[in-house]
Amino acid sequence: MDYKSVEQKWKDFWEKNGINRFDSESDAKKYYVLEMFSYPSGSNLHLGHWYNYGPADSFARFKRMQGYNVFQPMGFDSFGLPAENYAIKTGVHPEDSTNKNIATMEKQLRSIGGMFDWSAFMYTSSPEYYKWTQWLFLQLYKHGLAYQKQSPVNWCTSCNTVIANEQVVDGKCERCGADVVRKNMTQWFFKITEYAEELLECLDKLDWPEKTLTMQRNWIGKSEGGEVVFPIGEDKITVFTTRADTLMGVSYVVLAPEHPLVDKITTPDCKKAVEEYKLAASKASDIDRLSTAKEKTGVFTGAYCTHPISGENIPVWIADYCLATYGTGAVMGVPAHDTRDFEFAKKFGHKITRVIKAASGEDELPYVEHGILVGSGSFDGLTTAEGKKAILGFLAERGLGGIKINYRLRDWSVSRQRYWGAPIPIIHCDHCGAVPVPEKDLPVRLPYDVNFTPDGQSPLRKCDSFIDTVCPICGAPAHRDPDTLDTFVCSSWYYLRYPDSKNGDQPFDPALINKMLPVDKYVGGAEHACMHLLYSRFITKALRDMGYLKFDEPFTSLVHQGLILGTDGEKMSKSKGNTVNPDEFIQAYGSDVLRMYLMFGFSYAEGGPWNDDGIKSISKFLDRVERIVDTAIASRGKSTDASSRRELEYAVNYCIKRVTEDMEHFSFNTAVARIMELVNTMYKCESCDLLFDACEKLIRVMAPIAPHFAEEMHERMGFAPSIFNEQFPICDESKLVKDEVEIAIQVNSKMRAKMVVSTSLDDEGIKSAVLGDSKITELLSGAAVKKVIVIKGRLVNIIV
RNA sequence: GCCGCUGUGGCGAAAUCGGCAGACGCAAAGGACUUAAAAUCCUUCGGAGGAAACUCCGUACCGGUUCAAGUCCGGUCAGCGGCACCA
Repeated sequence: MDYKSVEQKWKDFWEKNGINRFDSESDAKKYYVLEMFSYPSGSNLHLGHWYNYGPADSFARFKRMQGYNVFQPMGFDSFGLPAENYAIKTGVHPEDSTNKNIATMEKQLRSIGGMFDWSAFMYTSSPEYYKWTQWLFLQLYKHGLAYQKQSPVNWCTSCNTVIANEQVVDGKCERCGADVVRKNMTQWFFKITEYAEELLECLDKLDWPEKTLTMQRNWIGKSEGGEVVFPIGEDKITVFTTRADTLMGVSYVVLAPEHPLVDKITTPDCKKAVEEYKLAASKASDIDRLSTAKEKTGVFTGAYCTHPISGENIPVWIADYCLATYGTGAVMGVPAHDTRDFEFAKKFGHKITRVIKAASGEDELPYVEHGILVGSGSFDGLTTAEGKKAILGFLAERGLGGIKINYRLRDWSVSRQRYWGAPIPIIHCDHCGAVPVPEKDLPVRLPYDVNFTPDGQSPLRKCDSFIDTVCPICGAPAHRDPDTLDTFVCSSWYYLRYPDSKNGDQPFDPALINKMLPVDKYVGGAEHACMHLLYSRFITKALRDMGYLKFDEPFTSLVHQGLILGTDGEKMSKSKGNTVNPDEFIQAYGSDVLRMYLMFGFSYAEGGPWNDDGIKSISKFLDRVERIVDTAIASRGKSTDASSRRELEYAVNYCIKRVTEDMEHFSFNTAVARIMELVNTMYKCESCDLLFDACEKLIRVMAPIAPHFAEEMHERMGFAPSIFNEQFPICDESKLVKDEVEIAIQVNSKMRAKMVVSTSLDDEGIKSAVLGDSKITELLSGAAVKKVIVIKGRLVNIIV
């Protein structure tokens, strides 16, 4: 078969006849299948794109054939650093290179033969899109969920921009691998922490991979503990602790060097040392500062606070092992029951007081497990759990603390000092402060002529025609915010735009979106677990609370595809030279073959090393199907043999049943295996008079997996296109009932024989049939039967 | 250090609720067809022993539960991923 012309023929047919489009008139149940959109990079589609989009498209087609009104859109996440870095290197403007890449990639995506509804196409760097990204920013601002603050931020020394906590990996930039340092800057933040509890709770009702749920849970990092107040003169130091039961073992209190109380309480004689320590701490990069291997450091402030229960004087230190950004920025030091405090106390000579004993009596300090309170006055004898409750209760009554929940999650920093992104729609006025751009003035257009060579400043700051403006409130000269939004802001709401992507008046029509969303099946890489997938959930909840949306979660069901590795088992990369170009395989075999091989050769969620050999076998398999179809057509209507009807009917219906289940679970490799089994049976039953009928069902079962091929075969068999207007075959369970079944015979749990028994027999019947069989009695050679276990349709175990 | 996932033939992988381990395919070997090759078709294909019927062993390792364990439980090792001075 000439794959190239056949595939083109059907691509054109689908496009012309609207087979790929969502039918807004239909009253069939909607099904929104979404694959994570991609960044339009310069090179061709790589195998990773194919592996994501090909099998997921087969799933979408399967759903369509099951009668759903499927919506499967495609677009691009086209703002971002690569285009800008490329521009810096080559001088090609990001807008030009991006538009060119989008055109190329769109063409290539069409070559997959996906059922993408191109009428919904959009990309995030177009003003028609980022207008609404800016609108989203303004809504968050209006509702107090976007705010500006000066704070230590992660600064990538190579990208010359701030990046989010989620984008710092091992103290390095997730994108370029350069060192990340802390810088104090005024930045915009989204208040994702306001939703910490709901983001955590709702995870339970999502059909997501367990791994991803766990990662989000850990990332949110809920920690249930308490706050304890240590008065210090007029002021008070509040610490967060999960071990309030160890309160009587406190021998010092530590503040983070950045803690606001530090300057106030430091005594004159300690001033010099404290200032020096603060300076050193601010210079250290996160990687140095957060290294667990590093020896503890710290200095005394000269001040003492008061223990809330004993009234004892407790020395106050500063140390960088106490983080300003978590809890209250202050911790109580309990050396006997915390390994860090123990280390610190040893070094600086703090006393180490045991207040917990292991229930078993056997322990040694530092003892960090739960146990029984000792040396804690009236609290002695309580367990850790009881002690926490009693001590926090005691403190709460006196206004010195109480139960407190903390989250590890921080607010999302969204300002980027880069050019290629959506401008932040804020105007800074000397009189009125930060003023949101009126919605009628959106979009704030990204100017074309800008010098974006990175020098640590936002490129837009140097563009006067952009920066200089007037205050929308008082009319005085003012300047625009020079930063752009993190591209994760663009991608945090794109799934809401697709169903209404051409709407010029609103980001989306809420009535429509509430019908089309949530996404029923979301498919994409696992690397977005704590970024895109978390941000999108937050934005959905925020828009819901503003009244735009009526659902709580954007993605009901999520699947991660695995990673296709190079033939050497390593991650594909140009530098390693192990990349595999899908184009040569499409040239040689066609896109159906590549797609089907990707579905058959790997466990979808696992992925694995690429292997050239397997792909040929799929090509041979399609040839094999074509031959049996031709045989079926040729023999149709002629009197053929009726003998193997039962076998063929069974094989067809078994295949339908299993493929239906497998497709539903993204178990594509077994689905293809079941289809191969059916074809093997068809070759055995070549002369059966049901062959044509069986072939017709086979082709429909195959259609989602090899769409062009199936469409061609369907037409060749004399049916009117498109096969995607046909129903996916439904299993006739009655054809799966067999008269006889082969079961295994075990003696003392060891496999000894096989035997064919009638399926009409009950357990007793099977038992007597087996024990009555001469071969079995011979096997038992007169041994006394103690017990017989019968598993219907599977095996009989005889215990002697 | 903590959390999670994974570990099955020469290879990619299957195995519903604990019930015949290795489906389906690749590679390999032998055979048929062919002048020959390709394509196609048939056979073998976890290991050891045996002429064969068949027997024993086998799902990273050690132990347990069970009539029965790749599957459940406890421990160990290895690989991958995530978090990590989070109080």
